[in-house]
Amino acid sequence: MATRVKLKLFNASSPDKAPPGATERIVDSITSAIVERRLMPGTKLVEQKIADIFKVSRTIVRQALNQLCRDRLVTLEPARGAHVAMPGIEEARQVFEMRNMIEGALVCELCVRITDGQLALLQAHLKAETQAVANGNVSERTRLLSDFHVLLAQLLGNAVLAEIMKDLLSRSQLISLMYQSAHSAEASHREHEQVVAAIGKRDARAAAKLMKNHIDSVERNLRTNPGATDLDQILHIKG
Amino acid sequence: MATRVKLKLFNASSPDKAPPGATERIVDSITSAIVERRLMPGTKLVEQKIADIFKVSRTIVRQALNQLCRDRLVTLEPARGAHVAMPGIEEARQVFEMRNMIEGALVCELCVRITDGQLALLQAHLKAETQAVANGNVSERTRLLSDFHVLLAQLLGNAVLAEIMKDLLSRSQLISLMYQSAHSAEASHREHEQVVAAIGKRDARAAAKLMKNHIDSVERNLRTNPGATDLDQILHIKG
DNA sequence: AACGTCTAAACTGTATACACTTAGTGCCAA
DNA sequence: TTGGCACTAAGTGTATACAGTTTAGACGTT
Repeated sequence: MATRVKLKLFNASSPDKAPPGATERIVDSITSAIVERRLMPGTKLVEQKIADIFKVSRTIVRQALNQLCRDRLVTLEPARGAHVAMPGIEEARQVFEMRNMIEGALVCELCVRITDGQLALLQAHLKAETQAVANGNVSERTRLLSDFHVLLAQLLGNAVLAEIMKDLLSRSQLISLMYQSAHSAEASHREHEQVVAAIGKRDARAAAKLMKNHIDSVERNLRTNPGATDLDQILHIKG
Repeated sequence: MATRVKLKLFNASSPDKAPPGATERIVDSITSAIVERRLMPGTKLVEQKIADIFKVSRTIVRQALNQLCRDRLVTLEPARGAHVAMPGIEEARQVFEMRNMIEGALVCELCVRITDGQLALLQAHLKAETQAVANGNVSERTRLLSDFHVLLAQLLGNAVLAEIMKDLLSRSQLISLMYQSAHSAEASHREHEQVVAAIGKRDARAAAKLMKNHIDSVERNLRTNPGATDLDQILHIKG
């Protein structure tokens, strides 16, 4: 009888996390690429190419693309493949309306429940934002401005909320880059500071209003002129 | 040269919907089964069995199970397979907190924007609820009481919101049946009527308060101890 | 009889094969 | 030249094969 050797299919890089992580690794990579504008809206995502890059089979890639489709970062047309999503204006409006509803309620709750330690976390984040804005570090700046909202959600200790926010935020970033946000990072940062100040004073009414103004101003600065620049980019990509 | 015959792999049952629908059909079937308590929490879902039932390959079933996992109706443990989810008490709390935040804001918005026609839709729904409660039609009643909240979301015309609500509602139903809700259908129905009445008067403050009370009372009436009856049922199904 | 070990069956995870669809290219006809 | 048709290359959709893991039961030991 042959001696049996344990071959260990799953790689051993990490003791308890790596095994099923191949799919998630791809999801994260593509998500980052989209959010960081390395993959432009409309770009076709060919399964075999991704499979080659990550050294896995198409099976895994398809799982990843399905997840991204559910996140609305990728559209999946039957027999025509996967493309980086191109959210329409109506969808953009709905995402921001949703954010208004959720984040309004969120800051109200926070005003009631936030601890001093958590406030310090927010202050620290604002400080990092200040740094990034001053340094002109664009990608870091963008990430921090987005993470601010996720951080607020996390402070409530509600994983369900945090996940929904993460979702809405990545969609917001995709929207912002499709419709060339004209909203300056400085303005966003200042508005964040105002929101935190209101939360610090436990002034729910003010915090909610400031947050609503913030989200509205981001949205208002989106599609003031959807015309030329976007079209250029789209044609440039397709050609 | 051989004449080429179109073999038509995709079944022809429906002109424009069936092709990619195999996966979704399975997702819907299992979702219904869970929500309608035919599949109890903890039940193992074996891929090959489901594949046989639906006459498809495991590939399709796995796609479906992945989607259900993202909906949190199913848990997917590496190498141990899929099981109907058993949301813990903490998760239940978070889902209801989330619903409070969203539905509170939702009814406020509705008070501002609802049209008379839409109000009529709500009235019609309430009438259907009354019927089902009177008739003691349990599964219909449960469905309608849940659909009420989805309907509210749909009235805002925001697909993003509607989808999130659908998600939270199916999770709520799973939670309700895990923790044997003691909240009577009659009470839920009455509370729905009160909410609609407040919305009809465009009284945002009252509507929000009533909705919060409604959701809180549903949550309060959950049994923190899942207990005997469920176990009986699970054993009965498995054996 | 209780416990641990060994073995076989059942099941999951990934890769690959194959059928079908779409898209692009060249060729022919008008 | 242009419009359309055949053909081919590329890509997606599903099924199946195979490798590895978990699980349950048989068997022998204490």
